Order: sequence, then C-alpha cells, then structure tokens
Amino acid sequence: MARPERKTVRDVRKGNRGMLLRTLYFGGPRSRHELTGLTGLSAATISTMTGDLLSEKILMEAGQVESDGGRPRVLLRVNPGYAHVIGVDVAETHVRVELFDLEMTEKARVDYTLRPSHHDIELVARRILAGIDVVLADGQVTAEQVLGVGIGVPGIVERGADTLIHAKTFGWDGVPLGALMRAGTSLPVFIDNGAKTMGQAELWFGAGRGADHAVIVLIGSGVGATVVADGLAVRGTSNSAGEWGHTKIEMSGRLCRCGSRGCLEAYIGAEGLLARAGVPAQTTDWPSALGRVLEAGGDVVQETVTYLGTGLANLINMLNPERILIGGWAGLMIGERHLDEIRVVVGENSLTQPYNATSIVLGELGPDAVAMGAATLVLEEFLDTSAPLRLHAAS
Amino acid sequence: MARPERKTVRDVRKGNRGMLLRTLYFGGPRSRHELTGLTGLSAATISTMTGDLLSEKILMEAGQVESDGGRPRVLLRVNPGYAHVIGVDVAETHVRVELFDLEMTEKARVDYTLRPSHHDIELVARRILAGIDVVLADGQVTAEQVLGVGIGVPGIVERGADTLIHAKTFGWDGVPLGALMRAGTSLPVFIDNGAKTMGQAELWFGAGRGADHAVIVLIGSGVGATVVADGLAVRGTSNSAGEWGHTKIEMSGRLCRCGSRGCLEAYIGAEGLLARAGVPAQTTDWPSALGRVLEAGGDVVQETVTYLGTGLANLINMLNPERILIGGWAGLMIGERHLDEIRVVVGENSLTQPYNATSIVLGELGPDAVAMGAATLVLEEFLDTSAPLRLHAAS
DNA sequence: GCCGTTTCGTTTACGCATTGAACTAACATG
DNA sequence: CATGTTAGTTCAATGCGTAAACGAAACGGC
Repeated sequence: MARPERKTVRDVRKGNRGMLLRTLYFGGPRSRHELTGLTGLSAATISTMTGDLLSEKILMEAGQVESDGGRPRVLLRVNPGYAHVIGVDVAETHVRVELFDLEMTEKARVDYTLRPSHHDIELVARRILAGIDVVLADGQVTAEQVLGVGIGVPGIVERGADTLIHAKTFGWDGVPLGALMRAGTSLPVFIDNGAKTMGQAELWFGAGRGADHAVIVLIGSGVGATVVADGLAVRGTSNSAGEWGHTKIEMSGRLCRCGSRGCLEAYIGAEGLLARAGVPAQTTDWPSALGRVLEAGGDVVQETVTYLGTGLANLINMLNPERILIGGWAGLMIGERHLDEIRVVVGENSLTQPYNATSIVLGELGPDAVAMGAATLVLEEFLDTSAPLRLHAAS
Repeated sequence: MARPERKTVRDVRKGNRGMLLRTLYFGGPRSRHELTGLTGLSAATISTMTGDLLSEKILMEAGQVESDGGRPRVLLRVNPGYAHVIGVDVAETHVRVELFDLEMTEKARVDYTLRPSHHDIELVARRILAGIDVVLADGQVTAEQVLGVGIGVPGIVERGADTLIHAKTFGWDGVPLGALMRAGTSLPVFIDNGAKTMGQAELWFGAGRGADHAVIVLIGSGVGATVVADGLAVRGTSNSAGEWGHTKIEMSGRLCRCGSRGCLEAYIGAEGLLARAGVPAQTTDWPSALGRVLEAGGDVVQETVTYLGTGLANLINMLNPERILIGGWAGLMIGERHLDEIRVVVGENSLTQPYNATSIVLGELGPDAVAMGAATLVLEEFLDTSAPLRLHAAS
C-alpha cells in the first residue's frame, strides 16, 4: 500500500505550480483568465503564480488577443529558451546525444558509432560525457542552462542508491553508469530502459498524447513494452516491468534467444521473424531484409500478424488500455503494412468490452525517439517540481 | 496524462488526516509521540489532529505504556465501533450480506440461495436490500452508523454516471444495479467485480499486506486477476482490467467457453481442468471432484501446474510484482498441493531479475473474502476522506 | 516527602498557501 | 469624454503545519 507523504502548505504551491506549468506546456499559449478555468485556481492565485514564473523567466508573454469590448488578454506560454535538456540513446551500434530546448526542439546532436561487442562501460560513459560537451558547444548553451541528462539504455535498470544496469547483450551485469556519470558531470542524471524512454516520448509527444491508460509496444530485434496506468508508467518493484517479449504464447514453441521456448519475441521480434522466413543469419541489413520478407508475404507474415495480434489481445484483456501504440523499427514496418489485419486478429482474441474501448495505432515518432524520451525524464521532473535552475551546480 | 487536481490548504489537512488514520489503522495502537515519527508530522500537528479525531470518536484511547523515567505514553487506536460497513457478495449460487465494524470484524451475516439461472436483477437487488435490513437488525446497528455498502458482482462493472454491470453467465447486459440500490437505500453504494474485491481484501488484510506491486490471481471455475501497481488496483480505462483467464497461452489450444482457443482458463480454470481430467460434465460438487483429480495426480495435473506456472511467469515478466497471490477455491486447492512445483515452473519461464524479486504465496482469506473486500471499498473511502458520518443521510 | 530529570503532550507566534471582494487597467462604443 | 466590459491585481480573511516555549506526569535519589 503506497502510503502518501506528509504534506505541508508549501507542497500545495508546488503542486499547483506544476499543474499550471503543465497546462501551459501542453495547452498552448493561454491568458491568465483562461488559466483560471483550466486549472480551477482563483484569479488571484493565477496572478501571483504567473507573476513569479514570469520573473523567473520560466514563462513569457506571447502576444495579445483583443476581446470585443474589454481589456485584451495577454497570452502566456512556457519560455522554450528558459532551459535545455539533454537526451542520450545508448544502443547496440551507437551512442547518440541530443540537446533540446524546453519545447523539445532539437538544438544539436552527435552520434558515436560503437563497434559490435565493444560495449565497455567506461568507453560508453566517456562517449556520453564527450557528447554532452559537443552538443553544448554546438548549441551554444552552457551547462548552467541545462536541467539534466536523461539516458536510455538497453536492459534492466535497477534504481537504488546507485543506478545499476543489467544488459546481457552488452555484457553489462550491474554496471554503475550513474556513478560514472556523476564522476564526470555535475548535471543531474536520469537513467531508464530505452524501450521505456521511447514509450515516454510517444506518450508525451507522439501518438499517446492524452492517454491515461496505454500500452506502447516496441518491436525491434527484441520486444518490449511500456505500460501506462492512470497516466504513469508502471515500473514494478524493481523497475523491470514491461518485459513483454518473453511472454510465452506457445507452450512448446520456437526456441528463443533467451533459452526458453515459445516466447512472443521468437515470433514477432525482427531476429526471430527473419529466421523464420529463412533469411540467412549473417545478414546485416535487417530493415531491408524485413522489408523484402514483408513484401513477399506468405505464411510467415500471416503467422506474425496472428502472433502479434494475439499478444496485443492478451494485453487488452489484462490491462484494458484506451490506446495501444505499435513502435520500434520492425513494429512500424509490420504495422504500416498490416495494421488492419492486426486489428482483426486482436478483435477475434480479446473480450468485446475492452476491445471496443481500445484503439490500436502506430507510433508517430519513429525509432529515433529514445533520446527524446530520455530527455523527457528530465522535463517531467522539471514540470513536477519546477525546480529553479542551477540547483545542480550547488550540490 | 493524469493531471493533478487543484489543491488548497484544506486538502493538506485532509491528506495528512487520512495518512494518520491509515497509520493507526494498520499500525496498531500508537502513542502521539510515535505517530510523529511514523507520519513525519510535527508533534503540534499530531496533537491537534488527534484531538479532533478523539472528539469525533473516530479514535479512542487504548491504555498507557510506562516509559522509564518520564511521562507515560497514552496509546491511541481507531475506534472499531465508530462506524460499520456492509459487504455483499453476489455469486452464482448465493447472495451474501455481511456487516463489519471498522476493524473488519464480522458482526452479522445472512445468506440467500439463488436458484441457478434465476438471476433476475430485480430479485438480486431485493435480496441485497433485505439482507442489509437483516444484518443491521442482527448486529443492532442503525443505518446512520453505516458508512456504506460495497457489492462484489461477477462480470464487468462499468463505472459511469450509472454503474452498469455486464455478466454473461447471469444474463446481465448493462443492468443498472447502482440505480436499483439507490432506489432502496440512502446508504452510499460501491460496486466492483468480485474478483477485484477479493483481491482488495487479500491486499489489505490477507497475504498481500504491505505490497506495493502485486498480482492476485483468482482461480475458481473462471480465472481472473487483480493487478496492483504502486499500491493501487489497476482498473484500466473502462474498469475491466484483470481479465487474465482469456489470455491465449497456446495458439491453437483447447476450446474455451468464451469461444476462443487456447485460453489459460480452459486449462487451469476448474471447469476446464475437470473436463480435461475426464470428470463428467454433470458433476455438481466441483471442489470434491477437483480434490480427487488432484489426489490422483497424473499428466493432467502436471500440465495444469505447467500452464499455471507459465501464466504466472508471463505476469512476472510483464509487471514485475513483488508478490503474487494465488486465490480462489480452485487456486487454493492446486496451490496447497503443488506450490513448490509451480514456483519451479515460474522460475524456468521468467527472467531471472524479476523472478528473484517476486514471492509466490497462497491467499490467506479463503474463497469467502469477496464480501469483505467489497466492504473494504467503503473503508478505503473512509480512510482517504475520513468523511464524517451521516453525510449520506443528507444527500 | 521533596526536587531534579526525563519523556510526553499542548499552546502560541509565525510563515505561507488559497480565496473572495474590492480595486485598477485597458480596451470599444457612442 | 463618459460608460460599459473584460482582464488582471491587491488585500484582508482564513486555514494549515512548524518550531519553540510551555505544561504534565511519571521516576529516582535523598
């Protein structure tokens, strides 16, 4: 049972301020008057609060709107230049560092190629730190103007006193990326699984906008999912919820790379799918190989649709989301060609009531949203606390 | 994205008061001094707040504890007689109404037998209303002393302006039980799916106590689950989350009574399990039949263990709970005999990290906890708001 | 029996939050 | 220029939690 924290009058302010900020962030420019309706706060409170936020330069004015026969409304908006956030995508083949302003407009980016099986954690950490310096220089932003760094990594991210990462494919077994980052930068660091950061990006800025209950599935060579309940990502007790790929969907099915049998990933993951279609294991350009397989069609593709639809149907029955997003490079390729068939399979395999409450759509942000989603972790913290800048410099 | 509500200073009080009440409810009798530590509130606040609660008779003193060399501590506790709650279990064969005091001690109960296929909603509503009168009389409690009535029903409970219930097996398709109850009583009414109320009971008073992330699976003739994330039940967008039974676990498996193939319920639900074991369909005493099947052992039982374990493994991968509870009359019968084997299967089919974070245990409350869990819905409301009594009489 | 000590609990002055109501600002219209 | 209308601000009132001072109730030693 989650016990609530002790609250004091100042928490009221913090909460209301965060709500106002979120309203303005997602609800476009608004006048103070409109904000009273949108937030439920009194005009007096809106006035003092916007006054604070304006003088802190978190908000800015954004023109006027004449109202017939009265004082014109002054529009307010979040100041996109108030601060910046950095997002990092650590993938099998590259490390990408991106700089965004508060509105998630990309200001600079840098890519580092990783040689396969050269995933030494120290090397990766050095790349990230170097990348931060590069994007700051390219974007002409100082570290003081940055709220923090979000990092999306593969594998399981164990959040404790020290953030530890377990990623079999990288040979990472409890590597302390958090500590390594803190040793190299004073910026606040947020680390999470890459599939989850991508889910976060879709939820905030992509096809998941506004959904309180959603599942974002990510199909690449592996398969994962982000479960959103009541507007928040479900993390589970050790932050490893969302391992959808190794759901058994066939009791004595195909051998999966995890060593088990009948995993969903062995059927719909790109690796398993290509193997089933007879694509040679040494193929390197998986996306084009997958494209050819999908164009050719046939039983393997039909089966894939069936397995994917059935897997999604299971999610709908269990979690009753209002929206399901299909993402990841392979997921998008399959979805673009077969979304309608997938919907049919889902309908056949889920209960009527929850099925009718769900819409199944493709992700909007493409496979590159991992870094953006990671940066979103920082943004989320900012919108919740609206912590003043340079707090991190002090600590 | 769940947007938080506007907050005012009075919400602070409400929240802190609720926290104090919960602390005392679950944390046994405590002195004011201990409460400062447990709640994080200052001694001053504890003093004024306990003063209020004592004069409202929500709390009562519970003796003293001498402390070596100082003023003795006065222990405070929730007054179990302050108010009562009523729980109702609407099942296929009976309607049960139970009266509890605030500490969930049963004060009275009444059972009405329902003839099979006589599930007319009007009849059920009359039985419930009659039952309320009976338990109030038996328990010598007036309606003014009752905080509300919780009702656990089969099927999907659609929460809207009017609570509608969809239960195929009862022939209920959108029946307005909420409205019928309001027509017959002025008590506040809370309705939810019976599997969920049982899950709620286990979470609050059974083997789920203290778990923030849990899954409570209910195996009877059907199969359902309650998912708890961050201490709250996951309801989904139309309150129908938790339909675990119709998860496809074998693509072309056994025909399920839902019309689909390969549902988990077709293997581990009592009906499916008995059918697989060759028990004649006209058997009426399912529990003893299941007992004989389980005693006899053999392939069917082994398969059942495998299917159940695999299903649980899927839940662990997806949701990363800290605890899994197996409940329901059939679940308890299977679990009592085969829990260790189930654990082994789960271990073989789930990822190491989340598996190690999970303990798998049996439910503690037995199959009769539906009414208790329903009553818990009322209790939850009370602890959150500590709304004064007789509010319902006014409305 | 008295007094200092220890621990528990209460009272009071204060800071900070929202709010309603009164007030000021900025426009259009005639 | 007066009037009406809408937008935004200021201020006294009220409520809350806290720290610090204060009061209460025991014990132990003499």
